[in-house]
Amino acid sequence: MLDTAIQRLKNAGYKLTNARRMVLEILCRDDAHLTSAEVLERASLGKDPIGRATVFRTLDLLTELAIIRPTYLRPGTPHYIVMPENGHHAHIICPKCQRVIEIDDCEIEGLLDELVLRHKIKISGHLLELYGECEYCR
Amino acid sequence: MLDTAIQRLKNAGYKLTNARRMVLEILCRDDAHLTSAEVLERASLGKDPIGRATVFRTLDLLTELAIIRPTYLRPGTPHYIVMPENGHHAHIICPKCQRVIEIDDCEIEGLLDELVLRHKIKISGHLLELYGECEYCR
DNA sequence: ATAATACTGAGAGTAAGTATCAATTAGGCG
DNA sequence: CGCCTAATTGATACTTACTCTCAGTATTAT
Repeated sequence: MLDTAIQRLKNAGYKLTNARRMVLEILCRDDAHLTSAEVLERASLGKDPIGRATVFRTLDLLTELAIIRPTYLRPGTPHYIVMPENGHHAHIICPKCQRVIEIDDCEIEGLLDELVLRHKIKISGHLLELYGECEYCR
Repeated sequence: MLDTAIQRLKNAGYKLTNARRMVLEILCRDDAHLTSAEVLERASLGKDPIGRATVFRTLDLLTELAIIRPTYLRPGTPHYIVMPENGHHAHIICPKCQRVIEIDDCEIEGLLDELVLRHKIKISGHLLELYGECEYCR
């Protein structure tokens, strides 16, 4: 996952700097949904901590490259997820408590009925965000 | 759309106040993706403007009730979309320029191949967010 | 190894979101 | 209809999130 992300960054023509590697490592580490503040906190721990502005810049760059994706879990600040190489990520968010349930074996087709049974959850809605460079950007 | 949203608010046991109606009207008006700042701005125009804190509170409440859904179209602050009664909303976000293309006739199954043709876009990924009250919240 | 240039860090500045609490209002009920 | 009560609001101050700038530094190509 990390290696792939680094490769995608390089392929897009960006330099692999210490700061960028560190942010990617942090985000890939536990496959968690971290906020910018949490990334910042972890990036300040070791030796060679990285600056505040750089963390935000890096998160924006990685988002633009679709390597990570911000998602809304609670008011305030976005949480970032690392998108795998195939670009698929699916999870259920409880709108009440913001719990996130990861769905590892996402098959878009015929998904919903099965989810109801597997996760004991009545699906009340979904947001399918599709990513792709639009006709004006290419 | 507006009437449905108001009904859902009431059904959940909340009062229909002037402020809540105004926020809903603003969000439903052009079916746009507005930020909190944009809602705030429009809510300050007419007579009987509503306060800053109330706008944020109302957006949070409507989110919790899954009547609206925040999504990150660009860095900074989320944009809010009104979720229709059936809870389905689909759009394509260009990660580069943040353009949003609405998909009105969303059919989850067999969707992706068709989209490539229709929107002249190579889909590089998607995020399927499913909403539903989880087993711990019910 | 060097050069060109992309990138970073520090710190100050701006904007976004939250907390508090007294004043107000929606809606049930007689 | 108009009172009553609890839910909701607005003003203000405050906290936290994010951005800007620019001199200095690190990365990559050669």
